[in-house]
Amino acid sequence: MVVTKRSATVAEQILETLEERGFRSTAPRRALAAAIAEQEHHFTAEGLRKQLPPSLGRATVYRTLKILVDSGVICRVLLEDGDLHYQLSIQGHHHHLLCVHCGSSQDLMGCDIEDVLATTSARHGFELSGHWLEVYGRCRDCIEVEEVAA
Amino acid sequence: MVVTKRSATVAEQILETLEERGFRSTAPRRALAAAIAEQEHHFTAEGLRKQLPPSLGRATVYRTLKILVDSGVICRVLLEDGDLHYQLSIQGHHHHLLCVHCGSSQDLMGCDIEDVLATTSARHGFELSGHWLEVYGRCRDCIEVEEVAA
DNA sequence: TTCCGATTAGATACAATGTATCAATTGACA
DNA sequence: TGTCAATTGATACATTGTATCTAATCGGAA
Repeated sequence: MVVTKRSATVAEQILETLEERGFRSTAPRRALAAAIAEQEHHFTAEGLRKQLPPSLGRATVYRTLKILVDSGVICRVLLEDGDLHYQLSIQGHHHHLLCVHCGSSQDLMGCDIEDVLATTSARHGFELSGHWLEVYGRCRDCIEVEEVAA
Repeated sequence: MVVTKRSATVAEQILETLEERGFRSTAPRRALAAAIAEQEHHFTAEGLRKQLPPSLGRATVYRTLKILVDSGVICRVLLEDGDLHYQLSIQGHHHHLLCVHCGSSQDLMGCDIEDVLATTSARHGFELSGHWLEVYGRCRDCIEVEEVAA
């Protein structure tokens, strides 16, 4: 996982993005950025909060997450059961391959479906403006573990 | 809209599906089925409730919606802002073209992206088991209205 | 370095959406 | 028509998030 090796850098990147957007670098935000940079999988606001000192207010967590989503630093991922989680997404538009077994997710940067969607939409007289795609399955690691166990 | 012409039939279909699954046909469920059959767009639990007599308990609405989702009679649609709504879906797996202007939605029955996803997933060593896709844009009617106004 | 004003934080109340519990009611079948 | 499990409605609670307000804090100017 590339992210874990560069935790400090990722946290810095998050704060830089905030500052570019005119948000101050504060102690709570630095703590949040560091915590987010350490997440291996998608996470929830409450899950994140449990990993932070209780002195960090609940409202601050939600407020900051909202800012980060709006800034494109993190994105929301839709789990198969309809739950919405958060996930680091320094990059722009992308999709996720979500492992329903271990919860890991891989980013799909090349959005191969755009052409298909454009064609399909046009056929319905529909003017495409966006889409939300989540892909569920089992990641390579989980498949291997199961094969070894079998 | 095909549905509105066959409201009675759709409501009956909903109840039949429930009975097939071992659920009783009760007065509250008949009322809910009728109301759902009448919805033109995706709807929320509370929105639906407002269209029903207040004597019909809140818990019953949520409980019944859950059963209907599990039974495949209705499905959840993810709005662009992350809100989850409900929508009739007598059919099986499909996607939605959601008009962000008027809120209407068209079902995309042919799931053209499955091949693309299969290929992409395989490239990531990922064993595909499902996906969730929502497409946002403007429907033919809304495009036409705007053109006339311009 | 200190001061100032806008931003931000934390506390708290509230809102939206859904689930759990439980006594009372109802539906389907014998 | 009676029986009993399924269902209902009321209610409390859970989760996730937003609004409001006062106090603290950040960062640029003096």
